[in-house]
Parts: sequence; C-alpha cells; structure tokens
Amino acid sequence: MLKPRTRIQERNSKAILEAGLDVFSQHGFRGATLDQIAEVAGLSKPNLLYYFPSKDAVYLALLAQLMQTWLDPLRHINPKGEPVEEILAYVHRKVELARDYPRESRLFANEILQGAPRMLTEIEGPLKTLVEEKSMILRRWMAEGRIAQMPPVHLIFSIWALTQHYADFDVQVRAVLGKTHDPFAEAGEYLDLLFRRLLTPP
Amino acid sequence: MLKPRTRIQERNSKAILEAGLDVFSQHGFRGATLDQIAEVAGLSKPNLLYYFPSKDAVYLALLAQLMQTWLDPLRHINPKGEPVEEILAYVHRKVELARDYPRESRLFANEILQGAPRMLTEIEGPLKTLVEEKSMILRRWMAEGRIAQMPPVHLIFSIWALTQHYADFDVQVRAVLGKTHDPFAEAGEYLDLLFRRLLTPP
DNA sequence: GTCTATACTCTGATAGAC
DNA sequence: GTCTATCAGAGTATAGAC
Repeated sequence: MLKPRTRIQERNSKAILEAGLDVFSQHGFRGATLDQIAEVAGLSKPNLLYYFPSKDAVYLALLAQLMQTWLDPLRHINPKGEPVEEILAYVHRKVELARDYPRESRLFANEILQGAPRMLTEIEGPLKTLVEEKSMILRRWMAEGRIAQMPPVHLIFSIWALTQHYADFDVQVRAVLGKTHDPFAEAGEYLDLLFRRLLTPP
Repeated sequence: MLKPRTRIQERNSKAILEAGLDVFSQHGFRGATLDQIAEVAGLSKPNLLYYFPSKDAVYLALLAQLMQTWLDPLRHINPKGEPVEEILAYVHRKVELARDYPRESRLFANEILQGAPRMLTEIEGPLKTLVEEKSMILRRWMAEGRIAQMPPVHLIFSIWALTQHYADFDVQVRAVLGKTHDPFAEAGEYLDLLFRRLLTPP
C-alpha cells in the first residue's frame, strides 16, 4: 500500500479499502475482481493499482487490519472481574461488532471457509495463544464454582458462532424473521438470556 | 444436467457433482472455475460441459440437492414427543450432518455470504414456512412449561449457528483445539450440555 | 462420449501519454 | 496522480473430428 502523503491519497486509499471490504466480503478472494473494486471505489483500475501493487495487497491490508479488531474484545476479559458479567460483556461487545462491522465478519468467514490460506499462521499463533490464556481464566472460574462446568474452548467457540451468525447469515436471519424485526437487538437480548442460563452455577 | 442413461454417464455425473461440491464450497460460485472442477472430476472441460450445459447448471444442481438434506432434520421434530429430547435429537442430527457433510454446509454458508442470490426464494418461502411451523410447536411447549421461555426463532438460529460452526470454521476449530482433539465428538457432548441447560424449565 | 482446437470475454497487471 | 491503451493469461463456452 502506498503511504498516504496527501489528502487525496488518504481519501483514495480509504475508498479502495472500503470497496475491497465490500467486494471481498461478498465473493471471497478469488471471486472478487479488481474491476469491481475499482468501480465501487470510483477509480479506474490502473489508478487503483497505483495505490496498491496487486489484488493480493488490497486483500492482505484488509486482513491485517481485521485481526486486531477481531481479537480485541476477547483480550478485554478481566480475570479479576465478576465472571458471569465479564463473559456477558464480551458477548455484548461481539454482538455490537457483528452489527457495526458485518462486512469484516463476512470477510473473516470467507477466509476461513477457503481454508484460511492467508491467516492460518495468525490462527495457529496469536489466536490460539489468546484462547488458551482466556481458557485458563475460565477454567479457574469453573474450579472456584463461580460459573458452571463446561469445556472452556467450546464455550468461546459458541460465543463466536452465535454472535457472528447474525452478521454472516444476515440475509437468512432477516428473511426468516421478517421485516418488522431488529435482528441485532433481539440477538443481544436472547444471547444474554442464553449465556446467563448456561453460565450461572447450579 | 444430462439425464444419466449408461453406467459411464452415471459415474461421470456423480464425479462432476462431487468435484463441484469440493470447489464451490471452498471458493464460492465466482471463485470456482470449470478448469478446476474438471480436473478434480478427472475429465476434460469440454467433457464436463457435455454433462452440464454451464457452470451455473452444476451449481444449481448442487443447491437443489442441498436444500432437501438441509431442511430434513428440522422437519422431523415431533410435536408429540418429549420436548427437550426432541430438540436435543435435532441438535445431534445437525452435528452429525456437520461432521458427515461439511462441504454441503460450507456451500450453503458461501451462498448466504454472497447474499443468497440463488436461494433467496427458497429461504423466504419453504424455509421460512417450516421455521414458523416449528416455532409454533416450540411456543406451545413453552406455554405448557415443558421447556424454558425464549424467542423460538432465535432458538432455532442458535442450533444452526452452533452446529454449522464446526463444519464451516473447521480449520479454525482444529487449529485452536490442537491435533489431539475430536471436534465433532466434543461438539456433540458440549451442545447436549448447553441445550439441556438452556431448555430445562426452571 | 470424449477429445483437440478455438472463439471470445474477462482479469490482473503494465506502459506511457498527459 | 490519473487516464487510455494494451498485454498475457485465465475463464466460459462451442465446433467439429474421431
């Protein structure tokens, strides 16, 4: 990516990343075309390639920026907080992410569906480490009887699955619910209920 | 699709659908190529196009066959059965589907991520109807106090999200769990526990 | 039924004028 | 910095020999 030096470069770089997010999140890496990205960004294709040297570069820039946003809420689980409320706060942050950044969620989903060719090292490294770290906290909370017993990693998976579903399967969710519903508001309430029941110790 | 009349046609048609499932489920419609499908199927590209008139035709054949398999387990929820066990049986069937037909799950996920361009009518029609029908049963069970109160459609969403996650995000699940784990066996146990806790009335 | 050859379009990327 | 022109390769699909 071209290091932005002027206002116009700033604006165009952002427009390209925005457009790339649109197109890559809908069609995956191979299904996306530079033509389409350039059109959405309001630039010519050669002009796009003046800012990013290749299709790969646009995609990688998006993935890099994504990983930060995506892992951040999990990092914020506080080992010293009240267990159930800490986990529920995480769930709610994830619902907000799904609502406010659905394209990022779908971009991630697409990358994993493709076998995570460009993110496997990130997943096997930093993500795995972070999950293990937070699993230890969950395990301790379970041992202390402050939340119910269950496999901690699967608990984390279920938070990811349930929250991201509302972004990734948005079309289906809306079609089934009908137009009068607010999927993310309802998801927030429902998942609060679900995890409260699941976590509260007997 | 060519109506198979000989053994060789039977075999080739199947090989093409198999290969198409491989490639479409990994790269989505636009990301998949006939070259790749033909190679996986062990045929030349023109020969593939002798069996299916177009790329679209292969994809549509796969989607058509998918919708049946996908909705079937939900249909089998029995209004006269024991509520918690009926729902848990559905969860387990979905876990088995995710384990045995992960490519079908990913094909479906890809189609929805793309905005369901070729399945929206199916979703807004038969799927929605079926969900509403089963929601009525769930609502009745809740009113009778046989399962806990919650929004029934979101309960169904959460079954889909949690079971399909293990197929769609398989790469991530395995990377985070490590090689010594059996994701689907653990998922079966964990989701049994989760939904039992969620559904059992207070 | 299957292959080679090929038509034609799209896609990623570059050259060079302005 | 942006555009027109263009290239090489990949993509879908067809024609026609065998």
